Amino acid sequence: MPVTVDVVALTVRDDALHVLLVERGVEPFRGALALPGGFVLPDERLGEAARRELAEETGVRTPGHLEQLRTYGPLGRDPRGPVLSVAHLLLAPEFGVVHAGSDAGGAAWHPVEHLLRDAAGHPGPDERTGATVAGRRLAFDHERILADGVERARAKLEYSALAAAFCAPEFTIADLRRVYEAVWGVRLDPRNFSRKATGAVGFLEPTGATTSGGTGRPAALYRAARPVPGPVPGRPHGQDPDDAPASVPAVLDPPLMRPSR
Amino acid sequence: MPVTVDVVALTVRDDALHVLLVERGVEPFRGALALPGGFVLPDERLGEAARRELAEETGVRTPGHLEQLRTYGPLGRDPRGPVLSVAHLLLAPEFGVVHAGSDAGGAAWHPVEHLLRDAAGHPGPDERTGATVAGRRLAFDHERILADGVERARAKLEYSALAAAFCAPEFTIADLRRVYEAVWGVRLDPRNFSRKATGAVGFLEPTGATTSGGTGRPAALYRAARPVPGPVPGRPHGQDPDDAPASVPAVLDPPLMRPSR
DNA sequence: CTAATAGTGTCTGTAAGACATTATATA
DNA sequence: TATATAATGTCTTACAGACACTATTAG
Repeated sequence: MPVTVDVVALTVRDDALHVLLVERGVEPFRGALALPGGFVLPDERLGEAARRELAEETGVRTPGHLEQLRTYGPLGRDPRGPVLSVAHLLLAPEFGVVHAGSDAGGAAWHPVEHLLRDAAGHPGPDERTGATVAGRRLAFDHERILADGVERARAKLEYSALAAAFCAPEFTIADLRRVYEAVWGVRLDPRNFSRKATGAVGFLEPTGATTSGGTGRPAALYRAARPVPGPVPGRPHGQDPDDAPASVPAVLDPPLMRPSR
Repeated sequence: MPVTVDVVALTVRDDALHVLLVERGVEPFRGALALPGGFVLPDERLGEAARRELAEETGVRTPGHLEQLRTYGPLGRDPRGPVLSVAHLLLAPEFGVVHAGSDAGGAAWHPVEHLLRDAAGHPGPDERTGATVAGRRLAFDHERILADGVERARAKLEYSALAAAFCAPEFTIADLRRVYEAVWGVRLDPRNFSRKATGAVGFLEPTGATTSGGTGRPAALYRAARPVPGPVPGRPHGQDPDDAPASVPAVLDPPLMRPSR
């Protein structure tokens, strides 16, 4: 059975959630946008294959948090026949796309909002006009994989410290808040957010430094706290031994933050 | 690449969480306990393969909620070479094990507590003595898969209506509470539990009938509410198009219940 | 009656959300 | 000075958890 990996690489850019897509240079779906990915090599781990394919098609050895999303197929997703795809989710600070590989042209960040029609029936911004934007349909079942990846990212912000994976090594509370606002698509009260974020145990570590140069009062800089030594009893500890070592701590107890309704 | 499915089938029996295991009749790990599973056939869906293997090795066409857990491998898990395993999680009311297949003898329910050493360092009941119980080590990486399945089940009870998947079609609030107590390993206040469970929207549907014959006041009977028509805005809806249609509704908002610390 | 379990009511502490105020930078 | 952003404080309300009480069966 042919086995591939696909990568849903998400970042926050201009206060909006973006996904890294490549333009397919070969059939099937030539010219369509697709998630970066490809076949797993013999004697290669899944996470290794995901990072390798991403590097090959974007030219970047990426930082960020990588985790397995889920497995799709094998039926009804590739016209050439049954193919299994183990999808991965990468949450990373924005990185430049350096290189367009041999079989993938125009790797670039795309706003997620433009790519997903909301399952709840919310019209996408391009759907109000009734026109389908050319080239916006994703190849294979990648639209569903993207939707699942975004859903996972949204859910994980709620109970984990993963928001820091979207930020540079040092960041302000406002940076972090903008991540939540972009991923959840909501507005959060900066004062209440600050109180919750700084009060959560095992989440943030002050660096002592502050921002400078901008307008207004300088903000304190933080980094992600080291992963907790022992998992919290009775709660999943969220380790992922098969993937790369977690770059940020896993599960917070109690849940960090919830989107207000 | 060889692809298999493995099934973590969980149930609540005698107020304790149990997993369905088979004794391996062939090498490798002949004689050891293992999760039911086997190779995916050509042109077979993953969920179909999981239910088929379970039926072949236990003789039962099972009810219950089946979902994909995660994918393991391909390296370092089978001495014969790289094998990918797509693990599945089945949550079901207890069903009798009818049949022992050709390559699997002695399919039976086993208490989960005896099989997992807690990652947090809690000694297992057989570990206090320092003795490893013979035959209790699972084949391959199935101990880790089991741990992940139990972790998933515990987490899902918190924010979904999945506890009903462990119960018969009609059940009492006390039945449901015993599910939470068994899976989480905690004691819950029956009065507060009843108030929360009956008050949660989209969770329970009274049948109008009550229990009879037992001692004490008869209890009202409930069934799982139908899945909500539209997903809650801003929350994952937890549909699983690749698997069988969900037998119980997916995500509840707000989260149903949390284990007290 | 007693025993046993089911279900409802009440209180209290904690915390989320709304919003005011103070602090510290640049222009 | 004005303006902009950061950080802390106050208040109200909702709800989780602790626990008293009532309801309905069997024996």
